[in-house]
Amino acid sequence: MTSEPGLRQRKKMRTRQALIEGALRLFAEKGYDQTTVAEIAATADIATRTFFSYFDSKDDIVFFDDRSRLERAVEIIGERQPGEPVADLLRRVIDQSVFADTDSELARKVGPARTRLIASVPALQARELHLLFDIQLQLTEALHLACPELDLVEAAAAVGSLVGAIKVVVAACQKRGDRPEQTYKAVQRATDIAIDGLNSLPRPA
Amino acid sequence: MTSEPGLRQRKKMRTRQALIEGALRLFAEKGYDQTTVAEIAATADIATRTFFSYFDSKDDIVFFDDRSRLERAVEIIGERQPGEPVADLLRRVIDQSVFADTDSELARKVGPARTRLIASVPALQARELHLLFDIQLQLTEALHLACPELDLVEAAAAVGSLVGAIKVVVAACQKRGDRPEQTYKAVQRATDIAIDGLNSLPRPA
DNA sequence: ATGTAATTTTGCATTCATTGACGTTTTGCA
DNA sequence: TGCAAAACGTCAATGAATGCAAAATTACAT
Repeated sequence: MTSEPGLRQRKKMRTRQALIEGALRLFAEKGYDQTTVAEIAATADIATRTFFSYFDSKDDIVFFDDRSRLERAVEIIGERQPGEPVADLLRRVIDQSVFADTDSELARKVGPARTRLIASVPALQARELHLLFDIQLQLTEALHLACPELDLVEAAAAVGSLVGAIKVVVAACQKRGDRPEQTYKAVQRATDIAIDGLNSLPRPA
Repeated sequence: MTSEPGLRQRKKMRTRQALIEGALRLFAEKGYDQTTVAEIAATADIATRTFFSYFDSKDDIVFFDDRSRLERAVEIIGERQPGEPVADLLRRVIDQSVFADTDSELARKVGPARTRLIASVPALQARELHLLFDIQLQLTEALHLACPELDLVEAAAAVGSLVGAIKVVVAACQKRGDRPEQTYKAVQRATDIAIDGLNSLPRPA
């Protein structure tokens, strides 16, 4: 069942790739809202209707590699060493799946541009948050499985608090105009705060 | 400047109210996707076009009281007693703004139905997450102002970790089919975990 | 009460994402 | 080679959202 891709699959793959590249190029050139699905389809020489058999919606194309990132994260959680503290495990998940360079060269190529794009288009922000939310639920399940000492609520709280802290911190940094360097440090700090708890924050003078 | 509302304002208020009630009734009766903006507008006797001068989009109408909830939260943060621990302050914010019954009887009336509705319509989930995200950024600013001992990153991490933990826990509970009672307890637990940190979780056997 | 300015409401046309139905072409495989 | 499934494309329709200019309503000063 898992032999070679076959001509059909390969062709599909190539078309998909072409759509992603074409779309991201157009978004960069003319902006997301100014780019129509018809134009994107044209870059891969397929009919507008056919676009929707490759992606469920126009915004989905921006998050083409989400699935693979999630899979890697779940994999890492699954490989947990018995006895490894949850905090350590999740730290690894964060930098090996969320912040690591992805598998595809494609993802690396579009990385920064995509980040800017998402930040500037409300519809994409909403889509991203929705996907991220779903991902968190799946991570919760994976964590619950990998850590029998955690009940479902504890696993959910762990994932939510860590991811939530990071996401809001990153947004705050972007809003303030931080450089990637600074933002990265802020993520480290956010991680520590989630792990050590709000009580670890500085006390009032 | 802040005298009586005036006929114009009152009328607008009433129309808005009618739109909200009509929309939620229709959503409950026929489902969100099966209800058109034209139908909603009809329940308040206004033209379809006019709907969009009351709400920016069809989904916005479901979150009509978001703004007031946020304002209350910011207010609570602003009234922080100097020296009050951040954790205590945020605990109050959670149960006095997020989980307290809202001002409007309307909000109370539609409460549970709305929750079910949002959970069942992806577009609404995405919108809610987006709004919540924006709210978190504003809470971050408010917290940063009210707590001079926290830098912006710390404030963001505090808000993100607490809200993130709660949101994911609530979703996990709903997915599992918990009763409101159980879910409420889970929220308490989530809050504690965010405050005490992931290290406070049970250690492996 | 009346006229004028400001605000709202509306009808109309348009763009565009998304979907369903259905016929046509390709590709995989016996 | 020839059939069945998978993909693709055409056509048509729905419905959200927006811009625009005319019509209606309200506020306010005289």
